[in-house]
Amino acid sequence: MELSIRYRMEMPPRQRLSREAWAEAGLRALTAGGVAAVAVEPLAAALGTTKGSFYWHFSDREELVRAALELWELEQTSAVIDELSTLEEPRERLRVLLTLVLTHRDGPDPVAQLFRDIAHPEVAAAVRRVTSRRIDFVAGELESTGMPRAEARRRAAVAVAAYVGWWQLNAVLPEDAPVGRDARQHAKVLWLVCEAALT
Amino acid sequence: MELSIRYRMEMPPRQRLSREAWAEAGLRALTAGGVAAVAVEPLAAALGTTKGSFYWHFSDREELVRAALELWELEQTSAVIDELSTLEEPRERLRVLLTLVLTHRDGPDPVAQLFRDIAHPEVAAAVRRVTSRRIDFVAGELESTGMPRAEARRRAAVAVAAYVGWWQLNAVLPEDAPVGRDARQHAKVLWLVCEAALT
DNA sequence: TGCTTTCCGTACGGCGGCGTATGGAGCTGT
DNA sequence: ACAGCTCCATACGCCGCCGTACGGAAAGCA
Repeated sequence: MELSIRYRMEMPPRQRLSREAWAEAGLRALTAGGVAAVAVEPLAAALGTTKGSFYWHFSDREELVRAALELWELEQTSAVIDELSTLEEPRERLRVLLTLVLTHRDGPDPVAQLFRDIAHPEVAAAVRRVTSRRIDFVAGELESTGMPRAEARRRAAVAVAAYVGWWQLNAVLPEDAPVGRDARQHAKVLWLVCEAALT
Repeated sequence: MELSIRYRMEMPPRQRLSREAWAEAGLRALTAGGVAAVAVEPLAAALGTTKGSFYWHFSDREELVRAALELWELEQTSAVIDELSTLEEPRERLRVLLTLVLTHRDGPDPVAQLFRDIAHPEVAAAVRRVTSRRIDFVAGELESTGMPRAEARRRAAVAVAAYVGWWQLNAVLPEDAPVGRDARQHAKVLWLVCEAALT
């Protein structure tokens, strides 16, 4: 057994990590670099610890991926709920929502980021749950404005698709697909999908 | 030097591979599994050869990725041109195009597949070129129908975003985001983005 | 102060992929 | 038939990551 480097270097004893700390680090890596970035050894180095810590809290790498996805789903749903809790009117709150999601954001939507690893079964299941709930919500709002059920669901799907694709475009052509303040006019276009009558 | 397994097994002498064969195999892997799937040794195994062949035609793995992307851009542009060569009227051919891209396809659009590796600089550049040309085309068609330049570009961006996102959704929720014959009604919704007047 | 439980550090073996070195096969021309 | 050129097979060394084994530090408790 070699001497501890930390001891020889007189480094302060770092604090011990919880399972949650690992899960949060995994989520950060997941949304930043995809499933491939959820790697034990690089994460350990980033956290200033070693694999020994990780394998105490988790059985294997897949368990960390699952924990990160669960964390993401929790934050994701609560974030959406918070965003909508201030709105009340059925029709106008949908319109505001469409504007909000494009203009009042700093980073890319994690869902759009996760589509890159859609081949991973756990990721696919999580994305499926969150995305279908979004479509359900938009379709429900449209129905409550008097739109027929089937048409409402189709429009909701297109609107969510446009939203997802918007972040993809933003990553590669931010001039054509801006987010934030510059996206106000684009949000109006997106609103057409929900509001305009079919000819 | 060991004896050649092929000789011992009396296998027929396989034919020699060209650089183009490698590039096509790379493109297939790229659109199927992303940049990570463009791996020399697995591809060599799939082609029934070894790395020796690869490194004769290419200097390294990155060169294969570039070759696959170039091949894709060539096929992609010619495919689009072929799709449009049968149409002539400025406004109606845009409408037909929007329907076409959702209904007359069997596999997912490679562009949507490539968005997963948008962090890769070569991929980003290729996707940027193809995507901006698509937006240019749609925006040009809209302008030729009398729509103001800025509004045309915004709508084109939203339409292309919806198209890109559609394939993402299709991968995870094919019920809500169908392609082929079942997408006719959805194509009409997409058409709203181009045609409807802003309120 | 010792003892136990909790947590982490380190070394190790393994695997898969990259790129290199080198020795050929197999065709081509003379 | 022989030389030369094109193309491929095999063996290596390397690196990054996974998961395990095991020992030891820290923290709580007696």
